[in-house]
Amino acid sequence: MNLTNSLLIKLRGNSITTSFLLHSNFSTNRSMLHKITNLNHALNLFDEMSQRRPLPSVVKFTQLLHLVTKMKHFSSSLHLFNQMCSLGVPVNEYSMSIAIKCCCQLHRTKDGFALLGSCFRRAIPPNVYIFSALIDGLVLEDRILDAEMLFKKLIKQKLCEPNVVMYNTMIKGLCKFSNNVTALALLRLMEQTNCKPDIFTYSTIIDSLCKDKLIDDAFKLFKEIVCNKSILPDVITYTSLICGLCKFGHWDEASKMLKQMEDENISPNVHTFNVLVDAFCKEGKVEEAEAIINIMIDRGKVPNIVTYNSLIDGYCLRGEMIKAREIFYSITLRGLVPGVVTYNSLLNGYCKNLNIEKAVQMFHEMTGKGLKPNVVTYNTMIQGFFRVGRFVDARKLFDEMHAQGQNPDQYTYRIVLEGLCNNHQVEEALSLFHLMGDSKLNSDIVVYNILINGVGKCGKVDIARVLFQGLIDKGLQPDVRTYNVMISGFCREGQLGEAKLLFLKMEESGCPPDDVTYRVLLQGYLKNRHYDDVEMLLQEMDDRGYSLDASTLSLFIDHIAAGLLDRSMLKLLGKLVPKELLNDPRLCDWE
DNA sequence: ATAGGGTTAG
Repeated sequence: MNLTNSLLIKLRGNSITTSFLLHSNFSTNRSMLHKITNLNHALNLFDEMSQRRPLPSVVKFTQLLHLVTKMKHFSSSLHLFNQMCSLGVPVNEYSMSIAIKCCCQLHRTKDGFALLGSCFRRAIPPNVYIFSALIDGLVLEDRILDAEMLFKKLIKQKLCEPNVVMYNTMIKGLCKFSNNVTALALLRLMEQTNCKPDIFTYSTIIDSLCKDKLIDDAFKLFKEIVCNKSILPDVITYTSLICGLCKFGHWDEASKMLKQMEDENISPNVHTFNVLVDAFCKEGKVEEAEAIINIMIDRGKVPNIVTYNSLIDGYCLRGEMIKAREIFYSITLRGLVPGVVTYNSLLNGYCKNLNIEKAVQMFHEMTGKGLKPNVVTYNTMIQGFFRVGRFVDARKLFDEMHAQGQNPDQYTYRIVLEGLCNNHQVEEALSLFHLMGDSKLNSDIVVYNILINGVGKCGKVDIARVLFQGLIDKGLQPDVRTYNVMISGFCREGQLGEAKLLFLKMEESGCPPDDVTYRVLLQGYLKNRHYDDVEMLLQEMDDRGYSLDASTLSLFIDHIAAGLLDRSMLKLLGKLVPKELLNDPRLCDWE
């Protein structure tokens, strides 16, 4: 054994593989590559291969490069590519497409394009593999317009013949930005060419439609493939549809789909079951989730870490932290490893249940285990600190987040603004907002809703008005919440006329009022002893099938008891009381 | 005889 090899053993600590490599006559055939199961194996093999004389063929090196890429070790793969280059292994379109893919997946599409430049210098004609990787990279960096431009340019200038994968990559990008219309148009375009859409094309769009709650459109597309019969739906297609149904709480239809797929001889996989488990847990229906887990085990599928992460979420949502913790500790016993997502779920649970001390303890436990907190972790903790009024600690963590190289995202910004508003620091929130200027973060309707709500709550309805006009000027669309917080602000200041005007504007702006709008407006009217429209509003609520919440109802009872409102209103009110409130003892004696 | 695509976390 030479010095280099013994050093390798020490460095990479995998003597079994290395000795195996040394005693196998250095062959790098397919069966050899099969035995590579982790990065160390692959790196050891690469080192060994590069010492052989003559050097193994480009093909062997590329196979290994591919393997490392498939393990998602993109930066290692890029490093090996560079080493291959310095060894003098000739670069071809195969290794080049892998290298470009790696750059793109590392969010370094710029470097991918630099490699594209070197393709031209090396007389390697870039092909559809390379261009697809670049389009994918642009999409990954949210540069959808650049991706579209490149895609169109390639077709127009006939720089490469697009194939189904390239179309699918572009369609995936469009779907990422909810541009289902263009995605569908591309699918129709494909039908006109000899590059027919496949199950990937359909699944991508079906999934996107489900995510955008366009479940009927998703099923229309699904029926198309079922009738067509030339493309068969697979487990992923079904899983996406089941996921869409679950998000709507259409449990019966979801279980019908599960049955239907099994009738078609498509077995649901762990992912399919996880979608169901997750949907139940998000509704706090942990019993149902546990039942699904049992079915999954009966079918011979082993629940994985994702399954348990959902279950933890479910128990946290119900505030059953002891149970959540129990699941958390059972993970290790099952031979699974809790990841950042697992910790994030539990941290979220502790924060939402206002046990910030426990959250802090778990946060330290996670970093102690070498897990790197991500942006979700920081957002969760920052929100947790704000919730209990510890805004100084929130600020500290926000700074630490920067220091740890985790870039705040749109959620961080929302959390900080909301946290400041709720901690009586509206001025601070406003100056942060102004500091951000016209950035992308400030083109978020949720941010406006938070601020309008914040300023409204401290009576600064004039500032709310300016903010509202500002978002309109920016071309942003106010949503129901925007209107609700504005109306609430007006009501609080007794500006009922303004409130009513905005309320009437909702319908004509294509944003019909929801139950909250009615509750806010009714409370405003009652508190200001302005009863003219009350009966009409209650009637409208009934027509729309809305119900009253406990606090509005209680306000009504007070007003009736004080003789301010006529008892004839009771009948209408009775219709608007949801079943859960009917058991309220205070309501028993007013019939 | 070496490259590419679709389903789950705040």
